[in-house]
Amino acid sequence: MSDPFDDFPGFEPAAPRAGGGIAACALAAMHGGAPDFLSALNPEQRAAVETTEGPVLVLAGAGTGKTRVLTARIAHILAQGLARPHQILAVTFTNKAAREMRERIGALIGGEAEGMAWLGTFHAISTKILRRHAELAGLKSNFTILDTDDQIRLLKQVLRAENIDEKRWTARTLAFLIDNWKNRGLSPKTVPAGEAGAFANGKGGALYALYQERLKILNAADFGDLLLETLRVFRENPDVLREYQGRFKYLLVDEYQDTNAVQYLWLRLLAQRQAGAANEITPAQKPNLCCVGDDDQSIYGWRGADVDNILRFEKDFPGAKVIRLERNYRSTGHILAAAAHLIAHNRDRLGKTLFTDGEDGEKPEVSGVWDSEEEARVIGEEIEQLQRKGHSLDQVAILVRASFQMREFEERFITLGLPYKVIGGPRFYERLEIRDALAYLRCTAQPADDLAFERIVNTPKRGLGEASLQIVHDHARRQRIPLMQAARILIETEELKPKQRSTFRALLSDFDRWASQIGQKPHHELAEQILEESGYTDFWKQDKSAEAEGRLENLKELVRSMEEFPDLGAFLEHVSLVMDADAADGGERVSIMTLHGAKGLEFETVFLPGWEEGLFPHQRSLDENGRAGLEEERRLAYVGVTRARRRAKIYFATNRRIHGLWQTTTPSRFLDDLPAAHVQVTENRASGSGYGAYAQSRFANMDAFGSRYDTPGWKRAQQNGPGGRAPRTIEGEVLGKSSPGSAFSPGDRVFHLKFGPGAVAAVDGSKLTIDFDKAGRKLVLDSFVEKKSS
DNA sequence: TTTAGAGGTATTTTT
DNA sequence: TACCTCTAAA
Repeated sequence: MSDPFDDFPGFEPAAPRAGGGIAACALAAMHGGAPDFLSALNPEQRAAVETTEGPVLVLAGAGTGKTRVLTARIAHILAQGLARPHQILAVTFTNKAAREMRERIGALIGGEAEGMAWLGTFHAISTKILRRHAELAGLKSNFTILDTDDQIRLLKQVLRAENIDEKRWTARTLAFLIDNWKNRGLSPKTVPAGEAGAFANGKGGALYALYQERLKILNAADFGDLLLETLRVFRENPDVLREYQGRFKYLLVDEYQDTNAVQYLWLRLLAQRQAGAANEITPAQKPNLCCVGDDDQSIYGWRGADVDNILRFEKDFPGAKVIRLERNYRSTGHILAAAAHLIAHNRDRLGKTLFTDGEDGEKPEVSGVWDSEEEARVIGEEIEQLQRKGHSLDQVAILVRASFQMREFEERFITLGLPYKVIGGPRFYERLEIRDALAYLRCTAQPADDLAFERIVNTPKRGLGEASLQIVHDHARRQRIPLMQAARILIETEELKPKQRSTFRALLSDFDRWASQIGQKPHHELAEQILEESGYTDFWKQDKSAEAEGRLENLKELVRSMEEFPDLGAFLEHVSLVMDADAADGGERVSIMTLHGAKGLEFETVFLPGWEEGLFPHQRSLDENGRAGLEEERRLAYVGVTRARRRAKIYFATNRRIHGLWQTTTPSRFLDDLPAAHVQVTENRASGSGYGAYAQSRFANMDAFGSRYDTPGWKRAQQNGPGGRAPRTIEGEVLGKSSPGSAFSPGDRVFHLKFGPGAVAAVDGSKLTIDFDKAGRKLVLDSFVEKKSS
């Protein structure tokens, strides 16, 4: 967010300013000639832009000009004088999307886009609202926003205080649970009893409540709170809600298929414009709500996104207009046909069929390779060939299902000298050194920030270990004061050892000195000084490991990036919401990223490796979510294929190393979902074992889900593995030896390297519940146990 | 307080 | 296999 601290613009519409882009556009409209941004649209897009009143759902297929519609719609609303910039609420999921939208609106209508104070992510907008009304949520308006790391540290404290065995019940698991509840709009009070009891023998709900209490004491909110607490403020304070309902004349939501329950509720409340007391939308008060999305590209279900939100839109908002954008401007005919055929296998969808007037182009190509190493080699060769033909590497991407697949490509490309970039690697602000540096800044600017203080109190090592910190902790807890304040008191007593006492004293006086300079000298210079004087820079300078240099470089980059912000506070706000920094990149590079990361992007040529059962669709998705999981995986495949403009190349390997073990794999069932007429199957020399004929595989005529992944081949692939490393021989041996269908079944006697002998109690895919003779009941993977013939 | 080794685990990721 | 986290010993 670019303007976290700006003031609320007044409610009264500002007088139109002369000379701006708006006036010019409006003028053009009046004279009959539509402004450029309208005339460039096709009829459906234009309808989506011009249907400004009432609820509208725009189902925008991949590559149909979704962003163009959204931005044109906003430009249109402004140009028509239907609303002022600050009366439009435009919500996105990522900062990147928000930034892009702002830029594109700016390009259409000029500087007026600057006035769009309410264009941002759900989280950024919620933060803005929550800061305004913090006291209604039990916070102060300068509350800190905790990231996942802080959150887990805090949860650990809660668990420890409650004497809960952290091995059995990890903070991570609890964080996951709480996040889940928050995503669904549940407060500690409203968590269903059954679920609350699922953690730590029934303490889940209580722990959630305790955690929330701790957050309030710390004057902090986690990401989930930003939405949930705002929702609470709205619900408990009708006057506040009404204020915002009245303010937003037009609401727009991007990627609506990705909304979760809280976001939906949040939106729904805001959309009920001055509705009466009841939760009803009377016809006269239909909200001017425009949601844009694509149910076929919903790939974040595991994160709480609820496809139902988009599937239900017409019921939720009676009288809604649904506009389908199906004309694709991105891909050639064969690619589109392949993608359409693939996604048609999903049941839960609203149904769209993309088409293009363009040429058919090249058919997507499917090739089998022996293993992942060959996969990387073949793809590397293909890319070099493209390069020789003059294709830009910027237009080439490799989209993988899981990030471990990236490594093989990186290694191959390094030996080839092929420039590449990995997108979606570790984020700038999540790096260790950056988080440490930020903790120093947070402590300086917000002395009550306990989590930041804890983080750096002994970084670099200064002899303030767990023992002395515990003393400070105890005191802080007893007095209900922040850690730093507690330390301040304790250094005047005998409770700490003399050495630690003087170290604390020195550290605190450092912070005092730095704090006194806030506002006195430019904040980026202050930051540099803090890092220098605290010994943090030296700490890395002395580190001789390979990364140290890069880390110092990152610290410099951090200081540099601070210059763009007006003050320290603004910078910290930016960081907590935008865990993202633009990396400048020079030169053309092949992009390597996950399928998830590729959503919204497009490339001339797309390589899609790893289309094998177990990896894609991912076994875990299948195990945990059954058909819904499979359909989400298929949507992911659809997203992958539709990223390609001209060339899509799909690969499956016969052997893949998973967790260090070689496994024989089965080609992905998604290959069977591709239409033969639009796909080119390449018989690769390496796929010798006849997998090239997958098109007529046993899956082809099966319609019942469920029977598909317990076929003999699949089971064999699952069992394969222990006992060797040379893939080629393993393949022969295992295929020869193992009798098909020899999966574990309840009652089998087994032997586990660590737990010893036991009996299988239950089988769940590759997961076995085993009653061990000595170690008791455990859940283990079948690849870790050996079957004993009894 | 630090560090070496054991143990456990193993998608996807934004805010 | 490979990584990360936590525990036990110096």
